[in-house]
Order: sequence, then C-alpha cells, then structure tokens
Amino acid sequence: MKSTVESRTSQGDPRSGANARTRGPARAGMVNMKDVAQHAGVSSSTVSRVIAQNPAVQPETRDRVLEAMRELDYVVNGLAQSMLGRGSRAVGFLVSHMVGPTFADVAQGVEEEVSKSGDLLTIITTHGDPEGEMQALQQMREQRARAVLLVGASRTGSGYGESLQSYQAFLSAAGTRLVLCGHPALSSVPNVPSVHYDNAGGTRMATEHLLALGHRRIVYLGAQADHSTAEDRLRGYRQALEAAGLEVDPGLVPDSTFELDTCQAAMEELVSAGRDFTAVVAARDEIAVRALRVFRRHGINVPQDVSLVGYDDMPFMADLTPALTTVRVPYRELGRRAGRLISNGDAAFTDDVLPVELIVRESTGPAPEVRAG
Amino acid sequence: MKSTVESRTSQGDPRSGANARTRGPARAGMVNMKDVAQHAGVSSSTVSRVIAQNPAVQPETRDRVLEAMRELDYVVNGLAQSMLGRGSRAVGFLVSHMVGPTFADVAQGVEEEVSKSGDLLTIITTHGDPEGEMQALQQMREQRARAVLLVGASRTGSGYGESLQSYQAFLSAAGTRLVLCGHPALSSVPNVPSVHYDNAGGTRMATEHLLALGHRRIVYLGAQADHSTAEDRLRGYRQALEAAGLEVDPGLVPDSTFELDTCQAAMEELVSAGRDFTAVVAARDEIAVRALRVFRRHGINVPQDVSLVGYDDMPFMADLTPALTTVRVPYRELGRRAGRLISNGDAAFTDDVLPVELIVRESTGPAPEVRAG
DNA sequence: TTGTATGCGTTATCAT
DNA sequence: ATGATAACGCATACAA
Repeated sequence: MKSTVESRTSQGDPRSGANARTRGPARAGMVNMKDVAQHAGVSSSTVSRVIAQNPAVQPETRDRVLEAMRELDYVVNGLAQSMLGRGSRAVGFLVSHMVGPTFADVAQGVEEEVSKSGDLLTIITTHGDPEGEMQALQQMREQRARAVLLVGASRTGSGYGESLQSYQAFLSAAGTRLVLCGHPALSSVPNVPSVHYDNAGGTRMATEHLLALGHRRIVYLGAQADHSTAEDRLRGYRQALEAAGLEVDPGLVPDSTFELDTCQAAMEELVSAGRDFTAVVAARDEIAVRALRVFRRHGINVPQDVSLVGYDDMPFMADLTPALTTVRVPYRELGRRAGRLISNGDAAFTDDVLPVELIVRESTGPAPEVRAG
Repeated sequence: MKSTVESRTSQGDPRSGANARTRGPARAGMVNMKDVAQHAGVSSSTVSRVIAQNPAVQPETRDRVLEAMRELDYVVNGLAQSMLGRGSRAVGFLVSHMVGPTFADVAQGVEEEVSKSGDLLTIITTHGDPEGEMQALQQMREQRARAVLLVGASRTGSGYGESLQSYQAFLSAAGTRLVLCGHPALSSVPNVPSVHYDNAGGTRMATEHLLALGHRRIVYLGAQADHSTAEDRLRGYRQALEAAGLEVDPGLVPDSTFELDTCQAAMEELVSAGRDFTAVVAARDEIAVRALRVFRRHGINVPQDVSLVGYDDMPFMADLTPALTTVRVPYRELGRRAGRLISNGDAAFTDDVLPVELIVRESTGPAPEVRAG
C-alpha cells in the first residue's frame, strides 16, 4: 500500500511574518483556513464551502483550493466545527470497569454504529461509585457529548429513580442525551430510552431446563440485593419455580453477592453442610466456574451428581470439562441498538428487550433420582 | 447518596430577548459565560478567572459568580477551551477489533493514566485494514488529539517503516503524538516512542521449559509471516531451540496463520499424519484450546502423551482440564505505561519492554520417553 | 459564484 | 482587582 500521506516534514511556515501578534490567545501555530485561502487566492468562505462539499462553487476554484489544502497539509479543526454544531461529537460510554466480554462486545457494537455518523466513542470508567459517575457526566457535558450511555448493572437503591431523573435533567441542559444499556429502565423516567436484554428470561429458561430434567432442589448462587442484574436474574429463577408450582426454599438461595469470592465461599459452605440439592443456577459464568472448582475439590461430579448452569456464555465455556450449559446474551447487538438509538436521534421512549438463548452443553443432565429410577 | 445535581428541568430562559440575531452562526441555546457574567453583575473576564481558579479575584466577587453559575446551571464549553489549548484532549486508541483480553486490559490501563490529566480515551476500530487506519488517523488529527496509540499487532510488510514514518509526520502536523503499544518499534523511526512486552521471551521461556522436561520434538503452532506478534513469538521458539543446540525441524512448524481455524486444521493434519512430536507451543491461548480439542477427539492425553503451552494467560485458562501452562503478559501495565508516556509529554525516544511470566500448570509434563526411561 | 462581515464561547493581553 | 478588547478557527447570512 502506497500511503496517501505526504511527508511534509518541514516545508517552511506558510504564514511567515503574518504573525504580528497583538492580543488574545496565541496561535496554535497550525495552518488554518485563512492560510489556505490566501494560498489559493480566494476568501476563506470559499474554502469553507469546498470543505462542506457545497456544490455552489466553480469546479476550477474548487480544484485550486483542494490543491492549496494539499500543499499546506491543511487539517480542519474539528473542535471549531463541533463548536458550531457541525462536526463530530463524543458519545460517552460509562462503565464501572473495563472488564469482561460484556464490556468489549457492547463497546464494539456501539462503535460500529456510532462511527457511521462520524461520532467518537469515548470510554470512561466510573469505578462503580456515584462520584466517579458524576465526574464522568460532568465531563461529557463540558464536551457537549451527543449522548451518554450508562452501561452495565447499577445499584438499585431507593434513590435510583430520582438519580436517573436528575442525570437526565443534568445532561439535557447541555444538549446531551441519556441512554441506558443493560441498565434497568424505569417507567417513572419515561424520557430515558433503554436497550436491554431479557435478563430474567435467561435464568428462567435455565431453571425450566433443570426442572424438565427432573431437578427439584435447585440452588441459586449469586443473589445480591441492590444490584439490578443480580436481582433480575434471581427473579427468573423464582418465576420458573413458581410457574412449576414449587416453593422457593430460602436455604437453597444462600446469602452471597454477585462477586466471585463470596459465591465460592457460599458454595463451599453448602457442600460442607451436606445440603441436599441436585443442581445449581449460577448468576454468571465466572461464578459457575468457581462452583465447579468447589465440586472438583470435593469429588462431586458434574453433571452426574450435580447439574450446573452459568450465564453470559463467555469465551471458553464450551471448553471446560464438562462444557458449561449457559445463557448466551447478544451483547454486541445490544451495543448496536444503543448506538442506533443515538444516531437516529429518536426521542421517543424505547425499551428494547433483546432475547437471550439457552445453550445446553454437558454440565446439565437428569437429576440423580430420575436416573436411579 | 444525595445527588449534587440540581434538577433544573425548566426555569425560564435566562437570556430572554437578548437574542436579536444579526449574522453568523446561531446560538447553541445554552447558558454561556456572558450570561453568567450579566447575572452576577461582572464581566466575563472575571467569570473566566473564577473558573480558572485564578487567585486574583476578590473572594466576595468569586462567591457571587459561583452562585450565578449554580443558579443558571452553567457548564463550560470544553470544546471552546480545547480550541485555545486549555481543555482536555482526546487520546486516540486505534485497534483493529475490540476483542480479547489484550484490548480490554490495555485500554483500562491507558484510561487510568489518561483520565488523571483529564484527557479522554477515544477508541476507534480500524478493521485491520490500512484505509480504516488512515481514516482514524485523519479524524484524530481533526480533533487535535493529544496522541494516537497504535495498539496490538501489525502487518510487517516491507513498507511498514515508511508507513510509520509518514504517520508520524502526518500527525505531528496537527500536534498529535504517535505512540506504539504492543506494536513493533523501529530504530529507523526513532521519534516514535514504543511500549512493548517481551514477546519472544515468552515463547523462549515456554520452549526452554519443555526442553528441560526432556522434550525434543516440539511443534510450533501459529506461525505467520507479515504479522509482528506472530513473528516475534516464533522467534522466541527458534532462539530456545538454537540455544540448546537443536535444529528447527520445518516439519514441526506447520504452515498456518495466527488465526484459529487454520491452526486447528494444521494440528489436525499433524495428528492424522502421525507426525512424531511430544509437545506443542501455541502462539496464543485460543490456538492452544483448539489444539486441545483436536487431541481430545483423537484420544491423545495432555500432558501424558503431549505437552501443551499457550500464550496470554486469558481468563479461565486455569480452569481447563488440564489447566493450561501459558505465558502471562502484563497488558494492563502496558496500557499504563503508554498512558504515562502521553501525559508526561516525554518527547524522548523510549522503547520500554515489559517482562512476561511463564505460568506452569498441568498441561506440561515430562516427555514420554523420559517418563518411560 | 464569490467576498465581507459577524458570531460561536472561550482565554490572554492590556489598561485602569 | 476588574473590564474592555482581541484572538482562536470556523460557518453562515447577506451583499455584490
């Protein structure tokens, strides 16, 4: 590939002597429109028109301008354009941490769409705390961002609705839209569009799958209050049990969090206490893997002794032994939808919910008593 | 948490009637410095001083200004600031695709550093082709980005040096620095700093580990010319063999690429052809996993029959059966270094090389003939 | 079709 | 300590 770049390393400053400074900020020292105009012997308006692809400019003049631009290695100042509402704008992608396939896939999806309209994906980590979130929001306001995406789970305390409402007001004052992505949507905050997936549906399908295999005593591992994703997934488990006319045994939903270490400890305790269960629904794949470690240590075979289901279908879940049954989430598509929502400038309230898919592999099998019978 | 946001949903436009337009661009419709100044009964210079934390302003006046800012819900225009070289700038993160742990970890590292100085991490995918790369570069020029990071591997054709040189010239014309991150550095392009890790060192250590275990016929899976990372890693394998006084058997380095499917096919063929080998060094973990699948299908036991080493230490590599011996790369730290390089504005040429670490797990063991003997 | 004048929202300089 | 003014680089309304 022959690069189209001209290596204009040094070619003499085209604005020699013209820098008789008087007042105001110093020149950035770069070639600007005026320079191009002078070089081409036209006015800067004409240059502007050429850049804007305005057809109302004589082809001959246009060529002369383009030539001048090339010779001076001119680069439009996108910031100046943005100030006039013309150029590309930032799209803020707010996430607590840049970790996991969730993050990468959603971000990729957003970028695909956002780049189509020339906007720029700007990623900011909030460290999971409200202060970090506010700082990021403030910075996006200052940048006059096109939109801010709240990505991932969130604390769902009582103040969540108010918080969301104030975020919305906060951003709209700067002409920035707020979009939720994998974040819980609230009907009480109808002016904030949301793109989501069927979080509860995944655990419901997983649990139904286990029920169909004859399991009755099913552990749910990874319950956490005040955490939207954890809550939703737990709900799906409950729904499936209730639909089957079964009670939810609190002893099978150990106190834990959405975090790995607490879940592993909880699993360990359940096993050590000799609790009677034949299957485990884990809130996410990483938790399932921790459970797998515990089982292995205790000589418990999956799925012969216990069936296990994960959530997210992370990479390599099919390569574990046994291959993990799990729920696949269309994270990439989720990102695309969010991105499209921004580009379209669709002000209408949307609460898109994408379907998830149960991927049955080797870690789930018939309940022991069924097999025995 | 009581949010610090004032939900100024609608409070009456503070600039009523003052919008007697004459010419030029339309007002963005937002509160600006002048509005604040009028509201506080001072000049806009004073407001500017307050924002810039300039101590040369009477505390009393300052308070009045701050009050006005709050009342009007004023937000500085970061774009205007940037235009004058004052505000935050973009840091372009150019990567072919947003996949893998490489991406997320490096990006996280960069963001940690870059956010300290208030700059914004802007991620652009280049789709692995030169055109996409040029487009991204151009956009970063227009945005007057602080720097552009070329992240990940790259094609290493003959034109690579020239290409890099022209990129450098291209960007420097807009005051944007170029930094390589996991990209091969070239001594012929000394003005482009680079942050790298000991790519060859990883495969060298892996191969040495296998040699120490008595392996002599070691396959290298994932060789690809014209791909910097693939080349470097292959080199490490060669170095180790040569240092041990062994020849590199071309039959043990099958024609493949850095991609998964071709590697799997190559592995399949090696096995089917009954080639004599006792160990495999895979160019990356995902390739190793594919090899594992092939072995499993053919009833070959790891590490009893064949030892296997990966590269990258991706998540869950320790949870495979057998747990994969692999090379850990400090991707996060790599990103941090790159970020620091930008903030410091260190113009000096640097070619930082971070060490990697061999993580020995269960997939490598004594060579069969050693065990037998 | 092209040029002139003016404004976007900010900061720096100079004068008071 | 504060205000008036110019300047950053661009785009647009209007005149020619």
